Amino acid sequence: MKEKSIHKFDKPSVSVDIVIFTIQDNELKVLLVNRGIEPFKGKWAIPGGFVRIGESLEDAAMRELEEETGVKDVYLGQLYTFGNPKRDPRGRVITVTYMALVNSDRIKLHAASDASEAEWFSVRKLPSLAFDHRKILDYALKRLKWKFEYTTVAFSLLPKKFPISHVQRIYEIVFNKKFDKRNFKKKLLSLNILKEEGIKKDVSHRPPMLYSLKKNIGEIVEIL
Amino acid sequence: MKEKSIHKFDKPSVSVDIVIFTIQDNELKVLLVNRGIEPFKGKWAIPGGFVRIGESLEDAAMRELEEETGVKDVYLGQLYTFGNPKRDPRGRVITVTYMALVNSDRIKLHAASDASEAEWFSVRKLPSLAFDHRKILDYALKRLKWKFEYTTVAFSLLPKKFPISHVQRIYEIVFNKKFDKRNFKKKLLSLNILKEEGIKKDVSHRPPMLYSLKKNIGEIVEIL
DNA sequence: TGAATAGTGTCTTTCAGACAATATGCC
DNA sequence: GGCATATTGTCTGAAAGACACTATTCA
Repeated sequence: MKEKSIHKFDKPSVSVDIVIFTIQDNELKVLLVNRGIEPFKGKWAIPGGFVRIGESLEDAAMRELEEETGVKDVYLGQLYTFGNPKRDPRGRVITVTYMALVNSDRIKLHAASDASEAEWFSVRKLPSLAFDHRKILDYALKRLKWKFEYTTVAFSLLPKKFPISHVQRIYEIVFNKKFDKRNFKKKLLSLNILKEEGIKKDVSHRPPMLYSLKKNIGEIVEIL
Repeated sequence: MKEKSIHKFDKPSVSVDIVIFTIQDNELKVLLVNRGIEPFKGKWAIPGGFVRIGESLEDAAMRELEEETGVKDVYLGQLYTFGNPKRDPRGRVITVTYMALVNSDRIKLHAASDASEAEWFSVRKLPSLAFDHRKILDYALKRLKWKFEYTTVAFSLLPKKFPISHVQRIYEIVFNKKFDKRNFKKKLLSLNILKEEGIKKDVSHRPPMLYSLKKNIGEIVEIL
């Protein structure tokens, strides 16, 4: 139980890591970058970087997100802070993790890429990951499901106007489970968070009603 | 948008702050310490301290908790990490916040106190707080309610054996709201997380059945 | 027997979940 | 007409919520 007297001067480093989710090809995908340097050179990792001295954690997360995907103004939420002293072999690094949800239409991958190789992976076919990033990703997946159940974050994966079938699709992908069309619609409409936006044209089948998320809906609304 | 080249060497400091809740005199209370030094000298603050280089965040939180209250082995959960660059006038301090729930029977206040003046405050009569601690406390209160609704943390505020009326009492205190005795008991027993422990003796009224929380109950169990 | 707290049951309403047939638009 | 997708209603079972009287122990 001896006390180190150096603790006031020996500071840990602080990084942010962002688990970036999107939906592509009817699958839930996460963006990973291939590490060009040691440690874990050649392994896949969650994108991230060190926090600059003058920027907030959210700003740091936003900056990294934009560097990787070229998008801004998406859902970004803090997940958890991991601080095991041995999680990084280079030294003490505490990482504050964030989750981002990006509509795949808007992504320009490698927009401002600093030569890092980035790729989307299905969350059901993940490679082995660097550091404790597997633990972080597993945690993010749990939280993502939780967020889908209890909040309206799912709509940040959709364009402004969408048919209900698309909402159902992303819920089915995230939960890896089918829902009954009638019950799903009944529940969703009963929440009173959607506004009718007219009927979609130019489809080769019966055209659906489009909806949008009402303004000023707080984040916490029970969905499922 | 200029980039500071020093960011790799100029590190933020990292602290942990612990919001310690207990129930005393039928009120929800939180432990605050009076700051003996600048900044905010004389103001009340949430207890905390800097993370030592070799210890995990949980260990740091535990250490601070034990220094303040003399207790270990209580519920301790991470809340959120606050990192606004201007939250501490002394410089860049990122704080990882935790919430602890302590059974008031077990508390020895000032057990290992480092001359800090500590006091329990009702959450409904709070003084003005140092730093952004009011924000942290408000957040902790929200999370506490959420935890009470969806998990079994409430039982960490009770001794091993307890009557159901005591469980109901702490729920009523936390939610500041009365519940129906019959419905509360029906719901609680239907969860199948309690074990009968025989009838309490030596009370000057009808003696209640005592219960204990079953072993191996995971944390997430919906309560209310 | 009075004070204090424990224990108990029914009815109503709400919500989740199971389930299948018809409608529309385009080719 | 055939294809693709959208739209619609009813029944059942489970759970939540409202509600009041009796039981036990001790002083």
